[in-house]
Amino acid sequence: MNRNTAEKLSNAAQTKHNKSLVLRSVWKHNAMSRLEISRISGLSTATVSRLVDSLIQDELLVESQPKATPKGRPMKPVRFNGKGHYLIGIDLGTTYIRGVLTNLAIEPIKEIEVVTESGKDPEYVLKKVAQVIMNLANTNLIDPKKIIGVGIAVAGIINLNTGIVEYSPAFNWRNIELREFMNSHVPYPVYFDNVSRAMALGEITFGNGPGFDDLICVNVGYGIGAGIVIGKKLFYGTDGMAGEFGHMPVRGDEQVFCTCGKKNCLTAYASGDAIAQRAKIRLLTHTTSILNEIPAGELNAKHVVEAARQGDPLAKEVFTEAMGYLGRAIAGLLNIFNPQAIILAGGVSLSGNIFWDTLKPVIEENVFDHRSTKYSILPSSHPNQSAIYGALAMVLQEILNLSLTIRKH
Amino acid sequence: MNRNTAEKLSNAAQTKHNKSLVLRSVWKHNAMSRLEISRISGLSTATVSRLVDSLIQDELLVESQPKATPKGRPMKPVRFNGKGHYLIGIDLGTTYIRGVLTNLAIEPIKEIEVVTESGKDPEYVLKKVAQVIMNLANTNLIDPKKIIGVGIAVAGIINLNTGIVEYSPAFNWRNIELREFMNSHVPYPVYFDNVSRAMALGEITFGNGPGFDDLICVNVGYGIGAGIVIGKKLFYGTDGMAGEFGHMPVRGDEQVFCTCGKKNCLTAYASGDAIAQRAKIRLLTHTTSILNEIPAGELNAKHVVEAARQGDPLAKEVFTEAMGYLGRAIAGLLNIFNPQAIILAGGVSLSGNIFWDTLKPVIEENVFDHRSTKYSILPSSHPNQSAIYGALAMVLQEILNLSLTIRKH
DNA sequence: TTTACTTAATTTTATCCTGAAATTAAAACG
DNA sequence: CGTTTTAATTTCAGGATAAAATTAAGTAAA
Repeated sequence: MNRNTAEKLSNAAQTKHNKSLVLRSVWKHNAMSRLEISRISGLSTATVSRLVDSLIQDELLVESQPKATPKGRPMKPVRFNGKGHYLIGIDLGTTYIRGVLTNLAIEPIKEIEVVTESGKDPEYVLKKVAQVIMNLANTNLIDPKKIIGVGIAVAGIINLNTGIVEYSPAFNWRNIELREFMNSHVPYPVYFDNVSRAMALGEITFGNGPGFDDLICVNVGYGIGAGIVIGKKLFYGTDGMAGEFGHMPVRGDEQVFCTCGKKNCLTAYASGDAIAQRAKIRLLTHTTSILNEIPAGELNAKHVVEAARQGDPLAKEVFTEAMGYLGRAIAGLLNIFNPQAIILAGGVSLSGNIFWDTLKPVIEENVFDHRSTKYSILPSSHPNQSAIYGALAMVLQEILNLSLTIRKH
Repeated sequence: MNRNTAEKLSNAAQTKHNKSLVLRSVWKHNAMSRLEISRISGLSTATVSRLVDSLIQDELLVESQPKATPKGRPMKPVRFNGKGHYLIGIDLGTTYIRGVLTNLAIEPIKEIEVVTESGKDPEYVLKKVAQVIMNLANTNLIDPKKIIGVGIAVAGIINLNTGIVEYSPAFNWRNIELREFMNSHVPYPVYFDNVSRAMALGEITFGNGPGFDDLICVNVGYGIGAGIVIGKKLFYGTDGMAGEFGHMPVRGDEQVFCTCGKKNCLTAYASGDAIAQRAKIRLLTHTTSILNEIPAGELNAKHVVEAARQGDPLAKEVFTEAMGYLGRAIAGLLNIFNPQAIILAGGVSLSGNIFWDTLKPVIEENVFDHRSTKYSILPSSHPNQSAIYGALAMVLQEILNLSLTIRKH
């Protein structure tokens, strides 16, 4: 799975690597001169000149207006070509399918949002996704032939070797052949991945943090998942199943069954769904809570959070308990991975101060804090849009790696 | 920390990479012809010939006797040069300091074992280590100038940036400047690392498994630690603190304080020390256990395991509880990392069947087992010698990376 | 205005690397 | 003794990078 197998290095591979290095420098620093690229990458100015020329040929970079320097010849900055190629990102969520068409500078050109109707059969939903993609592509704002890839973030367990969504509790899908479907319905290269991993990739690609190398993005929504980035690269594990953070066992005594069939998974205690379910159970015996005003069928985590914010004791207790389980589990992640940052994304993480004020102390209490460890706990850089930025990041990473074939028009 | 920073690729770097590739092929497959190396590495025969020549020049490889093939010209196999260079591995344990001098084929040439006297001050212990190293080096079996590096596996938290042992509960050390000491007392390049990480490195370097890419070595001894290998490389985390598995919080209610000051760390429930301590506490109120025959001051985990094996209910309960905590924590590791294998090493892991029979079912019950996940749970390939093989692996990896300067004699 | 200076980018040149093909080497076999 | 087969080397062409020299395009001072 995405293995770092030692590969021979030919001259061509060497150039590709160095070209990618140039591209990443420009991505990171925006417009910059060839000389600056040379200094940052360590490559000679001659090499940078040649590689930049080639990247301009490929329409990945363009020269901007010459920019005066304090002294000497003005630089000719290069930046990403906003008109050369385009990409599409899709957030396939249970309630909405969101799609965006952007240029290489990730400036949105067209956006679409439709309801998912996740109750209908998988084929119906996937067709809808394909329609969104084709709808985004077919616009007179751009030349559709210049679209070089589509990224899709999906809630569920995905086998990237086979391209199959093996299981998605959110959609109630099993063994959906996503890659095959998309390849036969969409005329562009399609990349997809689990939404938590996509979010993590989005954070290192677009996050405004100081360029983390190792980070973990914990997605606390209806369920709980994690995307792990190691050395600026997504970590998949042997079978592409790394990050099943939501199914960590969190206590020894047998209490709660998780949807996965196991006992005492974190998800069963701290996910959005769990928060709602656990509140419902307590409401049966506690009639004083303001949550009793909400019909049991409609009660969700947002209601609980809101009630807790208003000081409802039952809601507070449920939420605090959930954050206790989550915080200890995150502390465990920090101990094991020692990442630079934990990013918290997903619906529950958008609950505002009450979320951070309840969770952070638990983490700090339980982390193995040593004098040389430093870590940040941060919100997502694009709240509410983590998934779609993650989807875009999948495609952009392929571009930065130069692993996408660039068609000449 | 050991970051995979994108670096420019010069012709020289290209050659170094390919040379390392050749070296690793030979390491993995033992004696092999240039043609076989070419096929495995993907490099052309011409390139392999040239690189092999250079590696023979460096005395890293030698040609063996030509070996007849079914038809055609006999091959001239190349293998690691048993007389070109030597390395030293040190296991710095709390009871013994073990050292071994080997050749490049990791064939032992000289071995030493002395008691550590860990009660004495750090300087005394470190001097003893230096003495062991110099004693191993100064033998008429080899030319000491041909020693290219020393690896040391230490129980404790080590900052590899500064070369300081920040904290070692086993030795009761704080802020010991290990690198500085060794550099001024030993005339060879010295590498050191935490013992759990060293063990993990030893497993991928010398383990007889099928060449794992991603594995975790859990070291269950007096304390608990983990070494994480991702993509055949040790994972250090941002501050070099990855793998603090022993200090994962394992339950929410406040019960047991760990030596680290936190509450409810795994170590406080499942380490060798914890097993002994928890047995002692119960013995105060249960007088029927056969463990009462052992003076409280001498009681250790081995006694508890032995009593459990003999059917003593108290010992069994204590041990089963410990394995319950350990098993659930390991299941969590499997969920998050999805590695090919978990290797169990360290004293407690050498307890025989009772260890495996108690632990494995807990892991299996708690792991998020999906149809596409496969994992192995294995004992250390070199029981009782994991640490020293890990120490040797540190040096060997440097050789395989060609990052050690090879002196010409 | 003109000359010196400074910084940016390109061109030239030398060196180095790899791969493909041709060649040489060393056996087995009829 | 030549043919066949496999192993290893040599030759040679095609690229790649770095260092140095050169050109480009400004500013500042005389």
